[in-house]
Amino acid sequence: MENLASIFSALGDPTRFAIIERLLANGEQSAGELQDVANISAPAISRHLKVLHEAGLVNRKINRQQRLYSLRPEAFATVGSWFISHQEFWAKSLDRLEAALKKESN
Amino acid sequence: MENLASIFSALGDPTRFAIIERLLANGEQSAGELQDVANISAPAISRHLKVLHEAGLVNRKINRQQRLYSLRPEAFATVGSWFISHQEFWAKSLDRLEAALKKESN
DNA sequence: TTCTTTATTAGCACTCGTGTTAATTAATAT
DNA sequence: ATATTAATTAACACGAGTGCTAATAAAGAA
Repeated sequence: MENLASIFSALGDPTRFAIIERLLANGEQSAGELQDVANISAPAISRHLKVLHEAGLVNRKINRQQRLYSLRPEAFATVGSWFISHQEFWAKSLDRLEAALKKESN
Repeated sequence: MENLASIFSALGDPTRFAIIERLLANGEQSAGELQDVANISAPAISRHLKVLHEAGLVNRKINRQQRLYSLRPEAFATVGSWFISHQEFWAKSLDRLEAALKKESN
């Protein structure tokens, strides 16, 4: 479980996390479509996508002049299984968290 | 779900991730005990602990001259529930991951 | 008070990450 | 060939992050 830190590092930037959430919500998107997750230039987005790709979090596909990016479930499974493997440690507090969220939504 | 990125950012540094794993494995530890997770000075560890504390990942307790650090389950629950809320997306690949890990351990 | 132990803060150096614009590559169309 | 569209790479500026040593603070013991 060595590359977990690099996955976390990739997810730790707000712009990149916004890209991930966009891909989770809308599925495959081109670099151009992803640009508006932040008020940022195309080259900046391109490099964020490179970081995500190198961390194994996204796939890249070519379609005409576009580069289409999509999430790579395997990377999420790696992190997800790490959390689940320590679930007994935090599960109890999850109950309290859910109760708090429920209360908040009233 | 705003502070997820800052939690990921805190976990994204190798030294800090090592601290987290140490606390997961051994429970509460003093700043001094945690120093040997890396070949690093005491002030450096102290600042990493500050980052983890500000991200809400660890608790701080005073015992004699020592500062004792322990994990804060609520923070893990926050991230854990995020992953679980997207589990249907990556769960299938988790099966493949487990199969691969099982094969690897033979 | 003074000394010891433990940890943190201050100050500085240096690297890394992120942003920009300009230039380049890639794919396609005219 | 030339132009258009989409994306990336190059080159640079700059702030943030991390490491060190020295100084300071906090807690307790002599």
